[in-house]
Amino acid sequence: MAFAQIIVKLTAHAADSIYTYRVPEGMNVPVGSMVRVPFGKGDRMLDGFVLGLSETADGSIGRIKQIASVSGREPVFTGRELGMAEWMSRRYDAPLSSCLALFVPRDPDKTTQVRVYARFLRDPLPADRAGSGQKSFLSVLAEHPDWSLSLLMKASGAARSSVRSLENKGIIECFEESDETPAPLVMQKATDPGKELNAEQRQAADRIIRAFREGQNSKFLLYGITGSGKTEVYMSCMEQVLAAGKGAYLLVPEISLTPQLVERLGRRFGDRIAVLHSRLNDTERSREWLRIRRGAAKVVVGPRSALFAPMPDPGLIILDEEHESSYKSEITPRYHAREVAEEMAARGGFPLVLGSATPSCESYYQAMEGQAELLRLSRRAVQDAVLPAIRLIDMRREMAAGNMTGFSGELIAALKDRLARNEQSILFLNRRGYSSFVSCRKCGFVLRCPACFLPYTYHKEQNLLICHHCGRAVQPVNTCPSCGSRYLRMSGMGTERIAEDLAGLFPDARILRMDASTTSGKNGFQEAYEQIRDHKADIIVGTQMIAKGMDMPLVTLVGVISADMSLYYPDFHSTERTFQLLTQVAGRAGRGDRPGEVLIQTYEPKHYVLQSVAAHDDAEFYRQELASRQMLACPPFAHFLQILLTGREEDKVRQAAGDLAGILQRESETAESGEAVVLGPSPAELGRIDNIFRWKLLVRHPEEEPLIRMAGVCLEEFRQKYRDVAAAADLNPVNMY
DNA sequence: GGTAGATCGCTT
DNA sequence: AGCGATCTACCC
Repeated sequence: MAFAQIIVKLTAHAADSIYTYRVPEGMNVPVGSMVRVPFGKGDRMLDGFVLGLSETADGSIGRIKQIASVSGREPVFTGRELGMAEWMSRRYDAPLSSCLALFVPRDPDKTTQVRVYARFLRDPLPADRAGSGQKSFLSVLAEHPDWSLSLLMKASGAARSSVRSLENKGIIECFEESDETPAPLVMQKATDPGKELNAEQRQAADRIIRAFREGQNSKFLLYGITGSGKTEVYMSCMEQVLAAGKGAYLLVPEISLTPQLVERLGRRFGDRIAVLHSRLNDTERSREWLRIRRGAAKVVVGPRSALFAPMPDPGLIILDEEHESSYKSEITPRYHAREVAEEMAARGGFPLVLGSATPSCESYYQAMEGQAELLRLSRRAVQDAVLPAIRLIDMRREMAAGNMTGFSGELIAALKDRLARNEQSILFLNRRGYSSFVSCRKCGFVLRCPACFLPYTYHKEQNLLICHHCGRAVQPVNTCPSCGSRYLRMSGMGTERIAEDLAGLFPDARILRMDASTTSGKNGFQEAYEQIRDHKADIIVGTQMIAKGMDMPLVTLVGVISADMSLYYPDFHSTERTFQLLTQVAGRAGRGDRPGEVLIQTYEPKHYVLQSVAAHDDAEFYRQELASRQMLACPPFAHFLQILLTGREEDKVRQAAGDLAGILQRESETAESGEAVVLGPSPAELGRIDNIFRWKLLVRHPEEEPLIRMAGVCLEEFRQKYRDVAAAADLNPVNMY
């Protein structure tokens, strides 16, 4: 008699519940298996994960049901992966089942590649009447008994009906067989032996590989200016890790996972590579999963979720553009890939490489403190390419001089100059759409999304008012819904408006707009990139997607329409983000053989972010930023935990939030928790979404571990008490509002 | 998330 | 008392 302890995946947010099921006679379900089990009154079938096995079923209450079936042919997670899932579950206050699910293919049955084959049952007799398709099929089959059915049909020209009648007559039978290891998605040969590294690159790669060989769990910050050739260093390291028989993860932000990067890696590593991008369907994803598990693919490239690919023997993790906020998951479990990677590397005893041209303040600080080893790449890899000259343009003077357009005189002149020289320009504005809000001139009423309360953005091309939070789109109105006035004003410029104004100013210029609206199609981004590369556009107007990773050698001018927009967000990250964005977008200029120029329009030219960007003085930015972080008790000098409370009844949510604040306050006064500060509660910025009311709380603590511990204790108490108010914790949130 | 059994409130 | 609407606990 055997029983299995099974964790059932109810909903993403439901608490974990472990149940005991009977293992049917003859069923093989080792720990780590994914199973289907009947659950609840209606015996609804749910996915579950086997956490343990036992001979008896003590401790279980009620009727014990049987496991219905096993998914896939083998366990879907190992003990090591279970350990990581448990660590994440505790750290991020997420159900274990939701953490385990990250490691597991959605449908393990799709991991096996099933092929249909055919074989002879008997020789055809003279009495068998066979058409020409059937005859030709049989002769091909006689020649190639190992070919798959689809191949046999293609080679013989036989139709499906011919095969079926051969089956009906009992001459052949068709049968299924599955391959042990699926074929790679893209068959590719490794043809590129790699470039010769320059001295700095060589030094960085050597240092990383030395740590790898010595089994050191070192953390490296590869801090290389834009265009310094970090990818070449990554590839060199991965090559050597592979040569030693181990595997490597290369994590990239979703936006940098471009076909160019994939091709480049493919040329270097051939089919030893597995690329996990968001466009893969369940089958493709499951097969890549199995290739990795089987050790056929030893390089895993993908966004944050690629970290959970089942590499049997990893020896290196690289996080490219480590400062990118897309490494933070915004859904349960709300993990940060950098933290998970750190834990994996620590457990596995191998190095972790964080690469960036604009490191996060956290990583920079760690490098300063010696908790990470700093590796600098200070020279651009392309021969003679120099950093662009950056100039700040004071828009207050433009205003005073009566210029009410979004373009300064200098920017217009510079654009004109590039057009005359047949060079490309980029204009950067971090807001899409035409106008950012519509208001009434008479009563001041602002048109807002009824669900999110966010002002609508007007999109002229589609002639719609769109909520950028939930995507709701409504027809524009002619009169104010509040006072009936016909005088509505559109304020704030988006990329659509900038592109329109440019077309007026430069009627002969080819203008390309590049933002989430224009690149939403399957190949939208790639097509836009090709247009730029092939010089089919003179001026590119875009949002932050143009700031990242793309190589655009013909671009010699970068204009930033407004540097201030992102600077004054009520979030302590805003200065860091602005610095990173401006540095990255400036890095797009002059990557080819012609020098680049960057013009940044601002109303605040004395701000330290703008000053240090213009002077290429990163060290000065980090010095000032870290000083201010220390003064304001922000990361990396403190840690935040945000708790979002949601529920259907406003009063209850408010009351529960106050109660939780009290519980946290009380706990923070105990010796163990010490030094925690509870901020709030307050209604969330988007206080109501879909008629669910939202309140939030913030807890600040100088140390991470006590913060996690006390939050765990308090949330448990809270959840016992309140059933209709949900509490979701977020450790070091990226959007603090 | 689904379901049964309990509870509530309104009808006859 | 009778019956749908809503609430609540629990699911091996």
